[in-house]
Amino acid sequence: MKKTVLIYGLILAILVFVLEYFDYRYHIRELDIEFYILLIAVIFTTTGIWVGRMLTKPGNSPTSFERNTKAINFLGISERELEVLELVAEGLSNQQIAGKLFVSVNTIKTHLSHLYEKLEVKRRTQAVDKAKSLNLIK
Amino acid sequence: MKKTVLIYGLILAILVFVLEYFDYRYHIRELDIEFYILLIAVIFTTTGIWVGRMLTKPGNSPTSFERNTKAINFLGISERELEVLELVAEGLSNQQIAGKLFVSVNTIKTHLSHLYEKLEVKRRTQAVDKAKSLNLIK
DNA sequence: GGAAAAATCATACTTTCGGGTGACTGATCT
DNA sequence: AGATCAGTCACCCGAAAGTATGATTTTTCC
Repeated sequence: MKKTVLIYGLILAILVFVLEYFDYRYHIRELDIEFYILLIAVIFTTTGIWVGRMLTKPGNSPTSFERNTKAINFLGISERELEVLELVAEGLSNQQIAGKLFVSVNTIKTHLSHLYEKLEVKRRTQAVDKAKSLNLIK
Repeated sequence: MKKTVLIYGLILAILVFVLEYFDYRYHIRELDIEFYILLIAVIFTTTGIWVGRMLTKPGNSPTSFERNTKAINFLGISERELEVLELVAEGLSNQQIAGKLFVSVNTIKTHLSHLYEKLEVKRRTQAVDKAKSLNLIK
């Protein structure tokens, strides 16, 4: 981010310098000021688009996903349940999830049962689908 | 999109006009050309960021999802298989999918087996996860 | 300090999934 | 005409997922 600002300022400085140089040395600026404006406009629009993409690019910045905590609280979903849900969404089996969280498979099943109730679904795939559409998970 | 270009051109035209007006009427341009360059840069960087966001914003337009047909062909996934995959992603059971497509559950299982091979996964949840990350399905 | 909620685990049972195998049909390509 | 492929279906079997019920332990909150 700091680098972006530096580059940005540098381009600006160079442009000013170049324009002033031509202005005071050859006095050709008057002939085509539209051209310079166009040039500056294009350069900075391009820069702007680039910066804009950097800021909104999905997956590279953590700002692209915001967890819907209101919905989570409203549905009464606990931390642990959410944790399990995320691992389910990654395609892990109950056994694998149990291993990752250092608990038994039965515990995972219990968590999932509660989740299914709260999300009003019957299967893990539905749970994942609904959770994603509600921005409960990414 | 066309509107964006029009607005863009309009802003540019107005700027040129304003600058030329000040130039030939009051000759004040020479005093602070840096200011004008800065002004133009800021305006068009802002415009650029705005345009960039419009172009990359996920979920704002119906065109935001484009099926990755190259990947589908490369993986050798057939129409029917893709159809099944989409229904799996919606959380339907094999039985429900069979009902929707007017075929037997066994047929669905066969399709899924083939899909798992092609996607190199072991479970339906993984298949959905991978298919989405590859933009095979929305 | 006691009630309520969350997290843990277990046992038993049913349903669903997934793997393996084989087979039949129809379309497409050579 | 023969080969290949997509789509269809069946049967079996084991694994995974889900349901129901009950119990114990933490944590949290009033």
